[in-house]
Amino acid sequence: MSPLNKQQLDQIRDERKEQIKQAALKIFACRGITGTKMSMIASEAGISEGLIYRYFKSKDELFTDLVIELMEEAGKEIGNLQHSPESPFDQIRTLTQSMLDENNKYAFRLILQARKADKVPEKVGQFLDQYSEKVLIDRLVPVLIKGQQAGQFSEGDPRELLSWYFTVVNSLIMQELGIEKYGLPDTDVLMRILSR
Amino acid sequence: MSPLNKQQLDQIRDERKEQIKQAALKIFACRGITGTKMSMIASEAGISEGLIYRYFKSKDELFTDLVIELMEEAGKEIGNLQHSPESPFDQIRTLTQSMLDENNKYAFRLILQARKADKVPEKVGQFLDQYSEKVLIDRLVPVLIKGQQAGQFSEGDPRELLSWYFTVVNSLIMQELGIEKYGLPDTDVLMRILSR
Amino acid sequence: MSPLNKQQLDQIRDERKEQIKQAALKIFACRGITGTKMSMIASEAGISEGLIYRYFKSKDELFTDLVIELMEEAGKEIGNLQHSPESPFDQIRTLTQSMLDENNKYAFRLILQARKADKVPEKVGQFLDQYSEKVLIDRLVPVLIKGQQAGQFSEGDPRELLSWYFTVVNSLIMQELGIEKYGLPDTDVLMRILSR
Amino acid sequence: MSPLNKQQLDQIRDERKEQIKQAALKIFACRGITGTKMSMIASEAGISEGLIYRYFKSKDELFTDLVIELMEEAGKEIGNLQHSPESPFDQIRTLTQSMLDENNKYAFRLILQARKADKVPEKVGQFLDQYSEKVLIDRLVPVLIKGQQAGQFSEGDPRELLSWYFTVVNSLIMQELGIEKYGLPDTDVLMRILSR
DNA sequence: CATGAATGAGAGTTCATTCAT
DNA sequence: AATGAATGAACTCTCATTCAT
Repeated sequence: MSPLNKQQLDQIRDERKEQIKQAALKIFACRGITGTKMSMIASEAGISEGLIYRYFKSKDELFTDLVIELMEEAGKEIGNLQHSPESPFDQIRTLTQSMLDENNKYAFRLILQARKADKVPEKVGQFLDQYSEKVLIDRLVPVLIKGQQAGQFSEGDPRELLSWYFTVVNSLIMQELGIEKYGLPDTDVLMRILSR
Repeated sequence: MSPLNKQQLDQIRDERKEQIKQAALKIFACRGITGTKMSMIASEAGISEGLIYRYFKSKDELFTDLVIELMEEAGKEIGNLQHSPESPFDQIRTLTQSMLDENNKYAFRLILQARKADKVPEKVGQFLDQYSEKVLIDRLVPVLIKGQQAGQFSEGDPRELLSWYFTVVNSLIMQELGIEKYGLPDTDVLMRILSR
Repeated sequence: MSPLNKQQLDQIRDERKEQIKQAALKIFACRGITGTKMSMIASEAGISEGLIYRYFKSKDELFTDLVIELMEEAGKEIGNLQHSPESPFDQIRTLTQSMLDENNKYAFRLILQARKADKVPEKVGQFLDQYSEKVLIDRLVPVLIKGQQAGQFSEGDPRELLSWYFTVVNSLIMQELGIEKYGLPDTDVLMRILSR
Repeated sequence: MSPLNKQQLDQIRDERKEQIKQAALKIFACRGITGTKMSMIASEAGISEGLIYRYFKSKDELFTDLVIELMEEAGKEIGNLQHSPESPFDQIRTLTQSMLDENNKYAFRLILQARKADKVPEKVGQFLDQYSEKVLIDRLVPVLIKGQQAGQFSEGDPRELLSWYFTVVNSLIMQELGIEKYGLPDTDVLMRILSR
């Protein structure tokens, strides 16, 4: 009888926006930005194509917003790691598992998709350039060194070792899911890369 | 001035076809099938766009033909491995290096690109499903077991270990080149995955 | 708390309708029918987009209704002129000034916008075809002739002279406002067109 | 049997480009940039929509290119006037007639359409800002003054008088063609605006 | 055989109009 | 009566594929 009030409308908008983001994340992560059609996102979200444009100015903006948001979340999560009471080995183990976990995988894949995109919007580009370097490696160098001193990791340039390790982890995240009969490697097996 | 004879024409056709394949391989491998435009291939091959269609019915067929041919070659090459006098460790080492080598990388990347493609023609699909399994793993299981007996590799299900290892190697092949500061991991470091 | 009675509801309806028309006039006059978005009108009127459709079936109908109403008003106003005690020269002068006056300009511009519109509804079309002719020229021919006899205007076919004059005035009305450094020409300067 | 040679292809391209420009000019001039659909231009030119994009990057670029080219031509033409041996009155008379001439009308209308466009591409904006003012008025001020001294024109600020006069001429150019029964005013009648 | 001009199906985007509340 | 979320037709633009030469 009466129009919805402001609060209710805000809630609807928030829900829709989240719904679109979830759908977009799922498709973008699997197929990259060019491989994703707006119609796929709309259909995944169960809405019409046109509606997406009431929430995001363009496909590019949707992609960009998503990537930035997820990178900020990922950054925070990794930041928390530093205050963890775990041993260096277990810290990296936990991080690795969280990166390869089904639940987070879409997010990390999206970030990595962004790195491959042809013309990444400027704003994303800046984040991306420093993603592995700043967000992952810089923060983990002290952890790795501590672990080396404790004899948990192999000797050698810590930056190089970490760069190689996360090159592997990142590339695994990008793998299509469920192709391999045995799935993704066990974390402990992966971490042998860091061992002596 | 005089018309070319049949043999000469065949030779031109073969050369052209090879030229197109080389160009296509380079671009497909880097950008995937959807990211590649026929104009890019034509330009890389130094020919006109229309000419490609005299040699290949469609973009899809060009892609498919390429993948199948490269998979067959790769299969042969891996087959040769079995008659190698090297130690099991060195056999896998050599294979790994050859897969990650700049020269072969395009080929392997293309094959892996095919696994991500949307509607892979049936014929390719069959090959692909069993690519790692049949071509790589089956042939290497005996090698690995021999290495395990010699104490060069860690214990555990050989098929699982190999599947995991090549999941890592394959995913590295797919990585965009030259993003990481330290490049791809050293082969010896990668092979720690197989070590105890 | 108690429901509004019929009379009050009617009043609200009338006010709303007027409010929408005013907003529409302002935007249509400036931007033409294709350049105007319903959202602009709604925003100018301070109401929601959907509400417009309770008062007007479509954008086209809103435009049409507006044009017809304004043409009828303009017709009356010009009709009044004939009973004016002013001299023929001053009558046309007054009319010209009123047509170019900021306050009336929107109305006249809208009418002229209608002439350029693509698919003007039949009803408007009929009015428009004869707008200058019937509403303006026919009524002013006697005035002009009187002025010619008094030596105020140049000789020549009165219909042709008036048609040319109002072609100029009309086209000036359509000019975007405030582009020219010196603004629109002074009425007296314009009226030289009618002079000898 | 053999492909067309370079010269022939260049000719085809030039012809097509000209053909598209002519069609675009005709439609843009009548309907403005937003009122013109690419399909209209394609259909007017007798080609497919897609083909336009091999010659112009976008609708905006097509419009811009057209406007700039025509403005440059118009500028030259007006520049030539200064070396004319005609009397000041006849110079302006000739210019007026050329502006209102059916053949040139499209061009002038397009330029004026550009002034009304919502978001004129930057490049066009710069030209346009100075078009009336610089190109026309500046060059004609000396002519008008000479005419005033010869008693051919009314007294008063020459810039103001010219600005008013060309405001009228420009606005007439924008008029839809062939609406008025008597057509556009005779040049000599128009020029009474400049007379005393 | 070879070219690149030309086409048309399909993708991204806008906006008048409808509908649930 | 009023809102603004939702839809879908239409428009701009891209690119695999065809065709005239």
